[in-house]
Order: sequence, then structure tokens, then C-alpha cells
Amino acid sequence: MARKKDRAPVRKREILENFYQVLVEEGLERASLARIASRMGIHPSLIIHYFSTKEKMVGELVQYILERYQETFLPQLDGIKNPRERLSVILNSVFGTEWMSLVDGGAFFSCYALSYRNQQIRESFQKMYYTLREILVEELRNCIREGVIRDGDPEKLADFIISLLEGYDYYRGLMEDCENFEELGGYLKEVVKRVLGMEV
Amino acid sequence: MARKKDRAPVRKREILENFYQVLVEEGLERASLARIASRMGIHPSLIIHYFSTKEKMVGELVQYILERYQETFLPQLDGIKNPRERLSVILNSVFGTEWMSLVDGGAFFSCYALSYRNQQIRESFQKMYYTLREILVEELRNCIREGVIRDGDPEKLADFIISLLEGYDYYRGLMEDCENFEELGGYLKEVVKRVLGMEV
DNA sequence: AAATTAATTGAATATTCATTTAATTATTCG
DNA sequence: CGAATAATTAAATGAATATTCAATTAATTT
Repeated sequence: MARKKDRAPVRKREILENFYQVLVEEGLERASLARIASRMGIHPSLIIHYFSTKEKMVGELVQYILERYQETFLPQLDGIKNPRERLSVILNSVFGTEWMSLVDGGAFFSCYALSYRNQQIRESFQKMYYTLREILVEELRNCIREGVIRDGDPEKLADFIISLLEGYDYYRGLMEDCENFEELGGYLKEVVKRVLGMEV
Repeated sequence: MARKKDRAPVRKREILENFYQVLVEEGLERASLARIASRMGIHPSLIIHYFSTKEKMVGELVQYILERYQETFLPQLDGIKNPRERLSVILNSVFGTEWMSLVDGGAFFSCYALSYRNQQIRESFQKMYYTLREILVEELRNCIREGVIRDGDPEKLADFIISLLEGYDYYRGLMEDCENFEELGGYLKEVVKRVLGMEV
């Protein structure tokens, strides 16, 4: 049984990173295998060798992109016990500037648009929001129990927060100067706190 | 001076309608001139004849799509004097089912994603939200003056409403059954009213 | 060092794409 | 009707596309 080093996952990730970059710089319609390969100084057929088809590669790109969000505020919450503090960290993260710089909006919404016709991509997105929702519900529940926020339906509140944060992401993509959208982010955060019944 | 009937605008609109349909059914990456033409039973070069280039056609498609929103609740407000009633009509429209069926989400967000790399498309979107914001600010101002809603910054409140409605549009695109997103729409509407200080 | 497996390239494929130019058919005007 | 103009088609173009299969180079194991 000949055992070889498994460098395939590393190479695949490299390709995905370059795919993402081309996507950001040139748009989905111009993000061809040839361009990705040329940017890496490799041959296009090597990409096919690793992903077998472009559609599968796009599917993996979506997961690659969505994982970034998963990995954002979860580490930030490590070690924080106080529910109020935890919720603040989440809101600051989501309506702050870090969240926005995680993924390019053009790339993100291009992928999102694909979810309307590609079942696998659709499920990736659904899974991500299902997880996010679960996290939020859990945090909100704890805050209600501790009296940090007013009593209410944590699931609906979670949906409200998700809607608002994605709408913020969307709307911000059309703003020109960052002062404006930083200000908006701060304002939306306060609105959420008011809706939750958290003293500001 | 030979005067001819100007049927070009009509034909262009027909082409845009078919472009939109192909976009919905096949996605942006497959919405080629050949497919649009074949669906119409015409020759691809005829499309070029009217739009001269595909990029320009896409630009006009975006305007065509965005106009639908402009034409939504403005007619609905005709004849309604009462500020409270006007605001209710707007919120019902925006968080209701009509708004969603106006434009296919896949088509809409595909176009939105283009705005990150295409200046003309970007400006079309910006213009649309500028107009929407102006309308909302005006309505909110009237409601504040009449004591229908609590005193507050109408511009920030408008941005809040726009963020939430677009986030709702986005999030809804991932939901499977319409009961859920109708319920969410109703809930978000109540949240907005609470934030505005409108008695529910 | 030889053999085996993985990584990568090369060249060829058929398809699809937007666009051009010239020719043809319809329509409208005088 | 006849001339002018618009609407439409035909055919050809070259570039770009994803994907194929076979060949080659590099790495690892025995």
C-alpha cells in the first residue's frame, strides 16, 4: 500500500484563493479557468484535474467564502461569559467594519445570485444562515434569561437581526464614502439594541 | 424630410422583456444574444442592431428592472391624504407579497453584483435608492409633523427601512415555503412601526 | 536505483460567444 | 408607383470557453 503525501487539498485551496481574486477583480463572467490558471502560472487543465468540472469548483468556492463568516465572531466570543458582553461583541462585529471587509460584495452577491438556480449552492447558503440563526437564538435566549434584554421571541428577533445585517451589507455596497456607512452601521446597531430592549 | 414611425423603442422593450425572461430561467451566464434571439424567433444580429453592444443592453435591462420598483407604490399612494395611512400603504407594500413578485431575486441580485464593476449600473442603483430615500424621508417628515410617529431623524430612519427591506428581500430568497416569509414580513413591519414609535 | 504514483503540461476538441459587414425584405413617404 | 428608409436576415469572423486524452515531469516508496 503505497502512501503518498496528500497535497491535493492544499493545491485546491490555492486555486480557490486565486479564483476568488479573479472573481473580485474581473467579475464572475470573466473568471474563466484560463484566467485563473494564467494568474497562477499553471495550465488550465490542472484545475480540471483537481475539480473535474468548473461547476463543482464554483460550488467549493461558495463554501470557501461562506466559511469565512462562520469563522468570524465565534473565536471572538471565546472566553467571554457575560451574555450582555457576548451580544455586544456580536453586534459590533456584524455592524462594524470587520464584517464588511471579510468578503467582497461583488463576489458575495454573484454567488448568492447563483443560489437561485443551483441547488447545491442554495443549500450552502441555507446551512450558513441556519447556523447563524442558531447561534443568535442561543445568545438571545441567554440574554432574556439573565434579563439583559426584554422578553420576546428569540427566533423572530434572530431573523430580524439577520435581515437587517444583510440589508446593511447590501445597501453599503452602493455607498461611496465609508464615513457614511460606518455611521449607518452604528445607528443600526443602536436600533437593534432598542428593539431588543437593551439599555443603550 | 421623410418621417418614419419610430418603432425602435417598442422593439427594444420587447427584447429587454425576453432578455429578462432568459435571465430568470437560465441565469446571467447563459443569457446570451443567441438564446434571447432564438426565444424571440429573430436573428441575434438584430439585437446588436438595436443596442449596438451587449454591455449597453445589460445597462438598459438594469434600468428596466429598477423602474418596476419606482412604479410600485407611487401609484398606490395616489389620493391618500392621511400621513398615517400613506405610511401604512408603503410598509404593507414593501414588506408584503407584491413587492417580492415584482422582480425575480436571481435576476435582481445578478444585476446588483454587476454594479461593483460597472459604473453605469452602479449609478442606476444609486439613483433608485436616492429616489426611494427621498420619498421615505418626505413621508416620515410628514408623520413626525402630524404626530403619527415619534420624533427622530427621518433620514436615518429611511436608511434603516431600506436596509431592512432589502435584507428581507435577500433573506427571503433562501426560504423554501412562503408561509415563513410572509410571517417574517409581517413581523418586520411591526418592528419598523415600533422603532418609528407608531402605535401598533 | 527502480518502480509506482502523483502533479503537471501539451495539444486538440467542439461549442459558444459577441460582433461585423453585406444583402434582403418590409414599410412608409412623396 | 417609386424612392427612401427602416427592419431584418445571412453568412462569416475570431476570440474565448470548458473539457478531453495522451504525454511528460516530479515526487515518493520499496
